[in-house]
Amino acid sequence: MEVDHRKTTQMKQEDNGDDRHCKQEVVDDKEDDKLFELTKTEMGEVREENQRLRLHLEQIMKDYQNLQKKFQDILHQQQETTSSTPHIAPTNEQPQINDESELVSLSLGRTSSTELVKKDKIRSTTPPTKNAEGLGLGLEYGKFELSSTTQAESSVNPSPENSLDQEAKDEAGETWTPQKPSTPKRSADDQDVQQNPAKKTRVSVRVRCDTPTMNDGCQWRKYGQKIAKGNPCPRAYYRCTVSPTCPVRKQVQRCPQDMSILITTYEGTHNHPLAASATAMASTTSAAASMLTSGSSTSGANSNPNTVTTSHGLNFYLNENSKLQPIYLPHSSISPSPSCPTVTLDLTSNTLSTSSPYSYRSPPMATTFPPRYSTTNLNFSSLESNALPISWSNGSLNYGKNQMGSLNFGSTQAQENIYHSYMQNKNMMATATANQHSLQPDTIEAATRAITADPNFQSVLQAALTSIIGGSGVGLQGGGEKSDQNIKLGDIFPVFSSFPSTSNTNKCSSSFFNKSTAATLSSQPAGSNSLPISNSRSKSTSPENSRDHVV
DNA sequence: CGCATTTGACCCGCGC
DNA sequence: GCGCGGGTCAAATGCG
Repeated sequence: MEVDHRKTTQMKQEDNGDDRHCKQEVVDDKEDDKLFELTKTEMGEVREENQRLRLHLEQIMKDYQNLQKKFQDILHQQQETTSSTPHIAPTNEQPQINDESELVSLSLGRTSSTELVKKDKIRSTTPPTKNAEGLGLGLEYGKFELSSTTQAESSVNPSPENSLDQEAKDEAGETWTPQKPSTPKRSADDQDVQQNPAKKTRVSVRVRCDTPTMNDGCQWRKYGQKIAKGNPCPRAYYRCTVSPTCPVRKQVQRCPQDMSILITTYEGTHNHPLAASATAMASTTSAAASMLTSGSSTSGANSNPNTVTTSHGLNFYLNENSKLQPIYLPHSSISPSPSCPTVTLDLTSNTLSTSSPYSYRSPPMATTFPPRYSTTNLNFSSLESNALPISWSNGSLNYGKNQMGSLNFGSTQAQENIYHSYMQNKNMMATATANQHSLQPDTIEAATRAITADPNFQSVLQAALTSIIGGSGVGLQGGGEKSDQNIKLGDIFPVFSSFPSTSNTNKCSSSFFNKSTAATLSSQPAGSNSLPISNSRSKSTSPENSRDHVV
């Protein structure tokens, strides 16, 4: 600008004798002056902004240090108070959470000094050790693995391999991608093989959606379309285009019974950072996949080979996609590969207690065919019926009466994910007690314990937290401070807002998420909520359903 | 013109 | 071995 200015002046001097030139130059000079002033002003504004940002950063760093201090204090206190508690579960087993004295603590195992991290403990099972952090729930960011049982175990097991030390080595720290802690990062294909040597776990999401595709925040490119047998609606194949090497694929298909329902099946694990919006869905689905593969073991005592019993006696049924289990169930529209374990997140608004025509309903189990792979439904339907045990509106997550601290989420995304986690477990409980209409207080408490102790829930919770830290970079702010970030629901689950993707410029709505936004929840102890829960018998909620299950 | 989508061909696994 | 069906590829096409 200054150069131009001088140039103009120089030219002005040179053309001194020429009147026309002179007039023209005067005009140019004035314009240049204006531009110069404008730029000057802009520079000043930028400087101010810069200073503001700097101050903000300093504030964040201060907060972070304070949090770290607090966390250390809590750790210290817990070490003193629980020093007599027996040591943690062996690393290769699911955490055994047996009685109500057991506590769940959350270790958001991110050690980066530049990230705002809150490692907080709500309740602690064991004295916090350096590696294990005394967790039943190892929320190590970047450790979450989608589809293998070993992953699932590791995700809830604070084995030394999963510890912070290992995490520090994990280069995936900037992605939500589940990485096997013990293995270095591989190529996408290798990773898939590594994750599940047999088959990949799939997560199917059922959402009421009028648009061709569901907005999950990720970028997809359509690479194929087929008319699948038994379904007049074509199935579209998409692959993730955020990273050229990303192995994640999804299939989108309409439910033939109800065209308003869109069934999206995700397969694979992103190997790149995700936007916050995409992280939420990715984490939710991966958590669902984790629920399928983790924490549950086929009950040997159960006469039903399809019954799976969790570590605390919760039963749910698996729907094997075997030969004897037709892929095209009466109410299924998308046909998971027969050999792929599939978990279904039912986000349709139908109530759970009634026989939702959109939930997979399987014929009565008459087969003795051992379930090779399962299809598990996670039904989010009837969430309006019960109060939530965790505070959702104000962001503090309180577990039980003996909580050691509260986990304060400054991020709505966190709330959403935890909410999903809760809903998954809630519905699992609800399913387990389909015929139980009156609730005993001790039952509620037991159920609450079961929820919080459930490794599945923990893994889901882990995924949720992973998404907070990994995806958006939104830290957990302590001390009740609110994050500056005002994340709208649509930002978190763009499924329900406009879609930024190039290929999926569609909108989608779900009553489920509308309800979830509307849910204003008071902070109450887990034991005080009214969940239709029993921790013992498992019965289907639907009179007509039997084999398949809504978790 | 570049990119995304479409669509027929092809590959592969599985069952008979 | 053959056929079927799911999944993927890649050339053709469409669109901004």
